[in-house]
Amino acid sequence: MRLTRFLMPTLKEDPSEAETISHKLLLRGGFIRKVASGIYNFLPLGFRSLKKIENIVREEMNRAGALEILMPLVQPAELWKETGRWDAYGKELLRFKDRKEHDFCLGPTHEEVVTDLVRKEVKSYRQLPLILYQIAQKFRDEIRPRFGLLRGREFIMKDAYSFDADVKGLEKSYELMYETYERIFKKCGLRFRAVEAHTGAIGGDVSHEFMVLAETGEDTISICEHCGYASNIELTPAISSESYPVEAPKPLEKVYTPGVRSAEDVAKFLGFPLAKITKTLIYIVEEREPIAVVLRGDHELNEVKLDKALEGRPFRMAKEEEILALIGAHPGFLGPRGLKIKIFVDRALVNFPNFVIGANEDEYHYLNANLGDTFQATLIADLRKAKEGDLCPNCGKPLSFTKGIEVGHIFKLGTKYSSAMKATFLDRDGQEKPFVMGCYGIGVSRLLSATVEQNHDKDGIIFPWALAPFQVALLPLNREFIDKAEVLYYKLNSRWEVLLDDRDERPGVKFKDMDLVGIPLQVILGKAFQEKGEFEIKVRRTGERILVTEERLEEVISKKAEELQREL
RNA sequence: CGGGGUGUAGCUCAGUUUGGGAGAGCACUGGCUUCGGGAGCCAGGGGCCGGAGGUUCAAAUCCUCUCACCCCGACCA
Repeated sequence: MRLTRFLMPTLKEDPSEAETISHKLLLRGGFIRKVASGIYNFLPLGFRSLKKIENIVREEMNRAGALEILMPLVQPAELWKETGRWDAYGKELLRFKDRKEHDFCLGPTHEEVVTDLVRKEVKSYRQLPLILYQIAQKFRDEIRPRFGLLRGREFIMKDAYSFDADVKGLEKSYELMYETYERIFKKCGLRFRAVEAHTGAIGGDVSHEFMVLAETGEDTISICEHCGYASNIELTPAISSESYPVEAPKPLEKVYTPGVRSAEDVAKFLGFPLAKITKTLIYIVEEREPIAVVLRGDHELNEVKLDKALEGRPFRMAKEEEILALIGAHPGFLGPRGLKIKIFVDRALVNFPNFVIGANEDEYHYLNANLGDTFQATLIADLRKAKEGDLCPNCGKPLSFTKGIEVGHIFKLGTKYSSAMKATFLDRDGQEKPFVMGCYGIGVSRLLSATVEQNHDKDGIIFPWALAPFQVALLPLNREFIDKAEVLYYKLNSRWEVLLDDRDERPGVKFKDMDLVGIPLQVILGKAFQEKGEFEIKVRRTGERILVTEERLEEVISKKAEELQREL
């Protein structure tokens, strides 16, 4: 491609709309432009990288025997009503009506549509296992789209769905996809980690997320360096390394604690460590039943764990007015003693001697509360977030925590959708059975951002070879060298994807632009060419510069290309 | 949804406090010089100052309403 015939509108300054590195660099490099909040154009450069990712995904999915299809973005409400998700899916599901007043939505995911397809077209166990996938647009009306492609509303996703005759088959399909995902992310040249994860709105019981390790990640993952255990913190069991001293229960004592609201305030006021204070949170379950959740002051509630404890019944935090009406005290002075509602207690309070609770009366707390004595728990469970210092649930060694960007997620769905939608086949034994399903997603456009988050320096993007929009940039630094560069361009372009910077620009401009957009190899016609007829090859990632004669040029390029591919 | 912020040229922004000429740098067009890390000079083109309404002799600037975008939060007891 000749740059004068290409559209690569680079920017010298960071656009004011961008905050994160990948967002800034993708805008500055002319890869993407915003159309509306969370909705983007892909310009030629961005489109090329996106297609690279898609092709890697496609190649590996096909290799695993999955079949590519294409499903619609617009989906009828009827299908979503069959599974109950028309009501259960939150506002992220963009619903609308057509001219006949029929309900539709933009597909945030395609379980319903694919299950409908398969129940109509697949009737026999002989046709199983079956894995269907597509690479297509999705729309999720996110509360807060942010960071450019990292959390967009419209985005490109690869979603795959497996259909098996039984759980054993699902295990195999799941394992196959797990391995396929590892191959895909490895091929993309990313540092990533597979972790155990929460299943969320998709459902099912087992799932793994594939996390690209990067500081800007929205997820926290816990990792055990010792045994290899890794999970999303939402799922990590909280196993404390502390043990409580044996201490006789002391008599309950009411104390005046004026104006202290947070657990921190209480601790400071009483001169106790934060860990000695407890906090009592009030939640409303299914919009009617209030419950209390009691945690240590230095612990945080993990709502995914609460969700599990509530067996999936929807809940939300109580509003201040509701708390006042129910208990007669303001938040900050709440405690489990004397409450007439269900009390969920985090297991860290077991054997925890003589702690502080709110008195359910403004400006008062109790000292020396003890679980089972001062109050009774309806349920004792692991409800808190794991934190620094906690131990691996697998081997007992300390966990470490790191940030990640979720680029892939695989689920064992079981028969959740096939049962709801009566998607069945005839098994070998003549019995009609629901398909046993799995689903497997990759955020293709997010992967582009994640790549940039992980591969950049002060000058711009450093693309892994496999994802670079072009592999070689050809830079004639002087007008007189352009003819020579044209000849070279024809030659190199037959082996690599070459971008010829044939603009009448000064050298500095060309260097800056090519560094910014992250093309892995630059072939420069400059001083050395003028003086000795030699070409300079610059490796974007390492900054290494090599002078070569024309005879050796292609040989050295392919050697460097190989090195770059191997590294990753 | 709550809180904060921003909308002025393609981009980054000044001007708004205290009402009166729509500006700068970069980008773009033409010319000359320059040519290994975002050049210099000269001459140009480009604006519904986010939108609507109001106050005023006069509004980018003051008032009201609205729209869009960005950031933080939605675990606070």
